[in-house]
Amino acid sequence: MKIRPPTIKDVAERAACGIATASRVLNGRGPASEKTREKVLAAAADLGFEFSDLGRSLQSSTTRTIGCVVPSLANPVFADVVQAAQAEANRAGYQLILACSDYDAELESRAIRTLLAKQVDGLIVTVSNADESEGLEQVRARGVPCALVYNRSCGDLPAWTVDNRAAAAAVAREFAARGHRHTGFLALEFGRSDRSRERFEGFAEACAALGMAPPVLLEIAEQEGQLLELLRALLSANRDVTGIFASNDYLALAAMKAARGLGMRIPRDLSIVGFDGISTGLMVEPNLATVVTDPRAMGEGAARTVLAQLAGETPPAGPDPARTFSFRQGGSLGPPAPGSTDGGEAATSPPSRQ
Amino acid sequence: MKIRPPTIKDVAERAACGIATASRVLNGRGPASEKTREKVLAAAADLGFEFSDLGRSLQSSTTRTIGCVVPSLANPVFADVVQAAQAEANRAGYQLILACSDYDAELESRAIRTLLAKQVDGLIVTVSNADESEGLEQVRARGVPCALVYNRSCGDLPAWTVDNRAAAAAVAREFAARGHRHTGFLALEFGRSDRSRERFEGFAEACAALGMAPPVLLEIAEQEGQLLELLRALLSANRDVTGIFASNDYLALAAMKAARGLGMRIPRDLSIVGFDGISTGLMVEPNLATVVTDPRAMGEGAARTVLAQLAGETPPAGPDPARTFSFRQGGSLGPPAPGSTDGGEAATSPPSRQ
DNA sequence: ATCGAGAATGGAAACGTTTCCATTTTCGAA
DNA sequence: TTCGAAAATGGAAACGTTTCCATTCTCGAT
Repeated sequence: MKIRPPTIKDVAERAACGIATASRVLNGRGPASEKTREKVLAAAADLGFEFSDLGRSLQSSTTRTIGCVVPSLANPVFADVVQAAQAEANRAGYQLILACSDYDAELESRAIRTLLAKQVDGLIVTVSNADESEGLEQVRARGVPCALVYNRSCGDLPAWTVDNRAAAAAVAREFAARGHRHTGFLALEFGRSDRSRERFEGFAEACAALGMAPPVLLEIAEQEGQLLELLRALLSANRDVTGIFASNDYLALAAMKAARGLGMRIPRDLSIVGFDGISTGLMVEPNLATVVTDPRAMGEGAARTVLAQLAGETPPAGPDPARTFSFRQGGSLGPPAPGSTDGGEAATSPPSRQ
Repeated sequence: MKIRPPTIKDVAERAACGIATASRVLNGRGPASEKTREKVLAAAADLGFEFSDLGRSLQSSTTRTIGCVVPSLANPVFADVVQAAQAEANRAGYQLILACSDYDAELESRAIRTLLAKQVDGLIVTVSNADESEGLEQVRARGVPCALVYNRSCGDLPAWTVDNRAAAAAVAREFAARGHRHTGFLALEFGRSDRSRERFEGFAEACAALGMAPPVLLEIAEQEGQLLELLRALLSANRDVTGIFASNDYLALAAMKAARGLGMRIPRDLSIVGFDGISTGLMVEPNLATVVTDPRAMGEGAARTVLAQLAGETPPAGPDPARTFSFRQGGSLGPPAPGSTDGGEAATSPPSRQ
């Protein structure tokens, strides 16, 4: 029982005036005598008239709608991004159309295409690989305003992201300062996220520069349920690493749990550092040391960039890279235990302890 | 530099045929000679033509779009609901337009109205009070298919939700079985969520039936940063309760942390039970005992219900109330310490510490 | 009373589709 | 060759707006 909602034509008819007049009155622009104004308003009220955005959009070729593509909402980082972007868009009278790509480049492109067909006025997007995204091609071809989030700036597209390499380097320094020499980088679906790759590369570089052993890449392919078992296996197989840098907090927390299950004590037997700064990190004991970022600021900034372009204003500058992250100390990071297999193939003298 | 995308008219012109013919070819329905088919297809390819959903929607008065209103994406429960609903809608060729109400009835209604103006074909909604939502009024007036999520069914609107009262009663039984008699119910923004209210009522009723003292309502108004301090104050002021049932897991975890900060040991000095079953509950030590629910199933079910209505099929039955939750044991729930002030407000001896 | 300026009004086109229907074309059978 | 049926085609209306522009009103000034 779908009701046909009243149109402006119905209103005009009931108010015994032309459509153009009704439109002017209802929109509050253009001249109209007091008498007709009242008639129109009354008619609209009687009918419970509401404009249909469809006709409007068609005529103005503007939908007041922004498309948003993120990998997943299960990661609180992206949930925050979306929520912030949504709020900001709303404030400017825009709605957000959401699509989740599930970290799949194919779905990503399809989503972008669909959004474009829906005539979104702008786009806010996180892609798995900004440099070779077929979807972004189309966006450029159409000249639709678009901002990247958590992707490095790519071509002419503005980007709101953290400086992954610098942040990873900071983590390396924290490890080094405490005397760690053998570390691991823990990633889920490594291949599917250039964020992960950047963090690993930045970390590896810094480790080298700091005279540490190259970090071993601990990669987990799928997360089907047995994440913990996989982690346990990984940890058991790499007893010589004294510190683990996880590519996100969730993974870091899981690693903490797995390590505990193995009877390891944190940070004595294993130090763990995360990435993102989600609030859960503060709920566990010991607190998770991590790189804290500000997803809301990213989402909001991206939205503002797009909205400014739509309004013909000059968009805000992207974030200051150095301010996009900060390191948060936490009990999960400490010096390795004296007895740990620190010596490895290189270092001979144990690093000094406080 | 917004490009005017090519329209079907451009294609027709280039293919030297009528618009109607081009439409038929491009849509693959209706007769067309092989020759023209080729010409049209070639023209479309040359121009990079893509249909605009706008004209289509106007003409079919269908947008293949579903509106979705949830309180917030910061709560993983709703993030899951949205993600699942989005996936299901996508599968059927629908897009999701998202709005967050921030637990505010006013915003809620506004969002619904906007979505309706955008001519969404259906709605998936979580409201703060289903019985007196002005927005839902409008929905009914317009006859737009709509499903409620995490709200009790209201009037004719189908709902996908957990049986809050039954679940709360189960929690009460768990407390009772371990000898707790004085419990508290912890809620954030109690007034803004009928979910919270239902849980409290179900809990209180069951406590009474089990011969326990009426649970004290521990309410927190705002969460501006100092959530932990507020919790600490609340806990300190209610030393006689031996068990706390939190209206959601996040709150429960925060309470665990606050209690630890107060030197209390869990579950010896205080047992804590949450609600929702978010995965973080398994990352902390001890694990959080909680009512686990299935937000994805709810979101997916709601989407299916709406989609079925749109397709003219008979919608699936709602969830079986008894299956909407299950209790998960966890280390955060245990018997109260023997020395605890079980006897009532009069207790004189300080809680024993190890 | 007449005129003209400015206000008020409504018809119609345009936005991009789909679809009805009338017209034209094609082609096989007589 | 002619006829008729079926296939192919394109004009036009409709969907709900906004807006241009031409027309009609209203009034004050002459």
